[in-house]
Amino acid sequence: MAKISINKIAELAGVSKTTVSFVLNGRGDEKNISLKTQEKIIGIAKSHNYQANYVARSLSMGKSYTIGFVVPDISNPFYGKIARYIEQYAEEKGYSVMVASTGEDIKKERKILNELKARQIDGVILASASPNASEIKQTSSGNLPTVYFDRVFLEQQNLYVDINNSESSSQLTQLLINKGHKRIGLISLSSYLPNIKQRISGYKNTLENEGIELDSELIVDIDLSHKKESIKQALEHLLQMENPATAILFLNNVLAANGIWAINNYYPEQTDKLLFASFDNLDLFDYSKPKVVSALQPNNEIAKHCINMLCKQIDDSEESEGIQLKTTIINR
Amino acid sequence: MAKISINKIAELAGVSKTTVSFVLNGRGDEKNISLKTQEKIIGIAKSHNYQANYVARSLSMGKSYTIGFVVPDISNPFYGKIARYIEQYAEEKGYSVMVASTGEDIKKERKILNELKARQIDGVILASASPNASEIKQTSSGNLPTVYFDRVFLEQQNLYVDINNSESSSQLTQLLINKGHKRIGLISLSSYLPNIKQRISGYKNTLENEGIELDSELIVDIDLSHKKESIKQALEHLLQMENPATAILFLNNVLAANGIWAINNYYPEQTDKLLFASFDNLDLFDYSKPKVVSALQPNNEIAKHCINMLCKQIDDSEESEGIQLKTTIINR
DNA sequence: TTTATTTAATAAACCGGTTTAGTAAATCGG
DNA sequence: CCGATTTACTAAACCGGTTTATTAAATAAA
Repeated sequence: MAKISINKIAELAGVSKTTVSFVLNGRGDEKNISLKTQEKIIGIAKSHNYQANYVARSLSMGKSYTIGFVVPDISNPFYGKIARYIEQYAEEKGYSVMVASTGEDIKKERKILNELKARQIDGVILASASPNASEIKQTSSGNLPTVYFDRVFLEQQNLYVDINNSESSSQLTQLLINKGHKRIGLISLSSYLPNIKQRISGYKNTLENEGIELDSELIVDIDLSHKKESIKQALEHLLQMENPATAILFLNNVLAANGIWAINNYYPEQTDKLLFASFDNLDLFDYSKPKVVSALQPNNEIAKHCINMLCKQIDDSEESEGIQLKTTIINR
Repeated sequence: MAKISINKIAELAGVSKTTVSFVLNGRGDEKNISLKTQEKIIGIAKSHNYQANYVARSLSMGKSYTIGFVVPDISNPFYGKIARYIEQYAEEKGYSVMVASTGEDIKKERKILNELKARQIDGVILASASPNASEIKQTSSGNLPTVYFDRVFLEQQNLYVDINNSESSSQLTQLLINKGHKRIGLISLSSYLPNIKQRISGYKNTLENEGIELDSELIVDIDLSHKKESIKQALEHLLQMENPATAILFLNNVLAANGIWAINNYYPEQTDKLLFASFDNLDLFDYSKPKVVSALQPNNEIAKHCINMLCKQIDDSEESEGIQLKTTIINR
């Protein structure tokens, strides 16, 4: 059964394509198309298994009902989980989702966004790899409706769905302190990212409030590829200094997962003594050794807000405001 | 800077849109467009930041350069990792990827595929939720180029990228036997899935070859949602029978991850005695208790073959054959 | 010098929809 | 019974590209 178009149906029914278009879009009554004609058209469409060509529709209407979901790495379960919700909420609003991973490469990110714009996406939900607000402004040049998440630059007036990074970090740090820890290591990455900056400041502020001296030796930066080897070295550093860390805060799930791996493989004797804390949550934190106190991000809510904000922006180009959601601290 | 079209450029340059189209597609020389004209057109395009409208191009050429990647759940790291590679290889060939999750629901799968067809995707890479070959045939009705993976029905003549499920399962089982285990539990799910069927038969065949009596009490089916509670019950069953299991084979990563969770939370005293084995690999298998012997699927290769086969099918509609790749057994 | 060929372009159809403006015929109100 | 309104439907423009067939002018060959 070859594909059938609106033109063919018009021909078969002996009416104009206008009429067919009206009827198949459910505007038959409104447009005063007789019942007989409507039935004839619908009958032909059904029997030929008509399916609208959305590409043609997009071109004609100037709207593709497609959005982009652009993140550093879709195989990271944090982004994967959000992707699943994004998909769901997008579908509810009639949008399909194009997914792309930037690999933390700004040039690639720009290329991807240009490609998606050429494909006439209506908007994009973006966890940008950009190191700062001005860079991001260039990247997202043009006026593509955009909602930022995970990597949010407040300096910009753009729409965003953020979380309380600083506060969550404080809460995690406080929890470690309450459990008697005073030497708290921090394993961080590429500290120019705004969420990471905030997480670091939450850690620092809490130590200060508690009158614990800040020791910059306790803070280790891992490069973006966060290879297992560099995590191992970081742990080595934290555990073998003169006054070693007794607890470690990891600033995201990948760091923590690698940390757990490294400690089990290189310092298994330490697993009972140490306490870990991490941003994002992973199932394995429930039973890993050491146990991990974590700050669970509200993935479902993040996705929901991203989609709602984006759709609002697409429809009304109404400038609403960004939002900040709260993590849930899981104490194990 | 408002969007500029090929028509506007033609107007500004004082030439026809045909000429502009030729030049901007790099066919200026071939089409004998004078250097002067070419330069003028390219200059205008650049200064106005021209970007082709792929929707229009799609409509005109009857090709969207978009493919679908449809799986049960994109947040499952197994699919997530493959998605990342799919993305990469697709991009190399000029395709963008639309991702959708079926949630193991055939009706939803059909809806998604219809939606994607309406969007004129050129082909789809599909891990189908269908329970059998005839069902899948209906689902994929129409003649959308399709490559199946993970959920492959050999009865069909379709293109597929499969793995050696039965053999891998045998290898895992053999490994457990070689380590002295004779009571090997099997935690499986919805056994109508072809890959699961094959994995079960690999287990059974190996037991038989080794002269170990098959005990159907050792085989437990978990329902598709594989809730943690049902895993707990399965473990309870396997560990508290008169002649309990000393090793357990999990037929996919989600089952294994939940199994590790359950054993650590409900039977922590057993973690040192038991040995686990699982399909797919997860980083946590390296250090979890119990350790997990696993069959790592070649994600990169799977993705590469999926894309290559799909492109071949799209371009030539040449009927090539399916392929079966091998897992890597990781012995811990 | 005439004809054949190459150069440099273009008009127009086409892809498959949406939408505006309009028309002829039927019905209604007075 | 005539003008106004409603009913039922359509022509044609438009979205932004690609592609085929054609043309006029310039150059080459005979």
